Amino acid sequence: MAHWLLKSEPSTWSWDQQVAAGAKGTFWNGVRNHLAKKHLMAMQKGDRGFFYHSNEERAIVGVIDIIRTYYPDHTDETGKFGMVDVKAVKALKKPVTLAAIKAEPRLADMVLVNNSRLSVQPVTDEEWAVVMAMAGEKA
DNA sequence: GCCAACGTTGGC
DNA sequence: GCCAACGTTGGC
Repeated sequence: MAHWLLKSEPSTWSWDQQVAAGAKGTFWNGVRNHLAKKHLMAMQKGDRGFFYHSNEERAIVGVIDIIRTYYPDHTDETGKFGMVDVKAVKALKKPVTLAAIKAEPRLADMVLVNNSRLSVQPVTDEEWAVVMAMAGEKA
């Protein structure tokens, strides 16, 4: 099972809204970057991902499940991009802030640290375990 | 609000 | 096909 990190601005789409969408989940649209698209296409049903709040909060706040694989994004006029469906699994006991991630040597290679602008990122198994431990969660 | 990093666009 | 200009993102 692969792990991912999905970024969203709370003012656009927040964790609370994701939770409110419930078990049925929602589509994750709006990706307009080819590298991010590549990651979306690699996602499998059942993969897990971190939900990251950018800008004001700058922290990983929850865990989501991929519940539907890549399909066309109807909001993309060019027809080049697609999206997946995700559902909230649980909020982290302790959000893991960007500052904490940067302060953790084992997370020095995280994409979030090195290419912060990428909105859909892969997370290695080791990074997943470290972040979950920092959040007070079992991996 | 500023600015660095990065992606995209468009002129050549 | 190169590269400068421009727009956007997101951390600070």
